[in-house]
Amino acid sequence: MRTADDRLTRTPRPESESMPTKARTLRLQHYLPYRLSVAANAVSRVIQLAYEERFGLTIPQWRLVAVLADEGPLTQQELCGRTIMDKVTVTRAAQGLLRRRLVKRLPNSADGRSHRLMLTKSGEALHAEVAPLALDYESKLLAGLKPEEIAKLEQHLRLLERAAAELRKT
Amino acid sequence: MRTADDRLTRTPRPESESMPTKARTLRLQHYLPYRLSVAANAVSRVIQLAYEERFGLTIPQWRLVAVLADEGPLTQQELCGRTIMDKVTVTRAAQGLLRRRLVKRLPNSADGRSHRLMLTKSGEALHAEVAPLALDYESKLLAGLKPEEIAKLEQHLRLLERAAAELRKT
DNA sequence: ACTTGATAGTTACATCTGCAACTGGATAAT
DNA sequence: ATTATCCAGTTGCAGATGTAACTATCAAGT
Repeated sequence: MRTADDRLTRTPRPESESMPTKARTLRLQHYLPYRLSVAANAVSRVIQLAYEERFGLTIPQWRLVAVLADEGPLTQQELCGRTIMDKVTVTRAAQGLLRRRLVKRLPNSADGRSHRLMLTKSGEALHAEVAPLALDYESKLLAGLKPEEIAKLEQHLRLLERAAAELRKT
Repeated sequence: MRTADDRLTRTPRPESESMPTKARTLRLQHYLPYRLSVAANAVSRVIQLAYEERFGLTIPQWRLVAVLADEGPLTQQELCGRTIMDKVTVTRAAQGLLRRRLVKRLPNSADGRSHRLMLTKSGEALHAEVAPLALDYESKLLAGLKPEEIAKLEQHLRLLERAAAELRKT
């Protein structure tokens, strides 16, 4: 902690939030990866609690349900691509959904290694229940933003994602 | 759900990205909590790999170092507040840093239950090495954004964080 | 046909994270 | 002073997640 005594001797911090990024000193509160992580964590937690207690769904499970409802039967491989989740995560989420008979497997005649996952009736029913709640959460989270700000935010998040993917190759 | 065969009969989706949130059908690709989580994950992963392999630091450890460098000695309790991490996470991160002698404990005469953590010389040296790298990562991530867009983004992330905290109470 | 290398999905293991219980010291009220 | 309650930090336990190894199938080249 900046103790009571050294507050006056500590070097001043001339930079403001709007200064160019380079040459800034590092302060966690304004460090983008930190802010991003904190915001994402807070949002995920809320949603996780809601899905978990009301529907017994984990977030990976919910993602599979959402994508399958939107796009129809897909292989796990395809689900990996759609949800940016590891194949292991997809396997486990799928197993949970299979146990609860929310999805079923369609044998894939084209490739004996894989199968396509498809929502069952009760899976569709669950989705019909969860989706409005999910949209409601989203609109509450975004309540303070104008539509064009929301669009910008989504765009910027995608940009960060791509930039991170680029950096990773380095 | 759409099967392979009914792709053509499926009802069209008139909504665009910029439509108001309400009345949208749910599509994961445009669902904000999803986009936020994916972006944050991608960014965290890159940074985690960098810190881990070059400095042997976990992200919680790095956060403590950053805050202590910025603010001086703090109790773990105070560090929890600054980093929005669980006290357990702080304890474990602090233990790692203590083992490596990157921080030391100052007994807290005011309260025998707690102590203040302070960077050692080598902790400061490490910080001096990591901080420029961290800022460099940040500016690469934000390369496509104008300063005012960056400021907006930070502001919107904070808004989401607050909204999530509000929702959680509900 | 057979070998080689790639790929879909699963399993095993090691790690991380968070909650909840616990310990020891602080604080307040009698 | 004594008791009760609260709080900082630690530890233990359970659930989630990622990496790597493994199995079964596919595809290509010989």
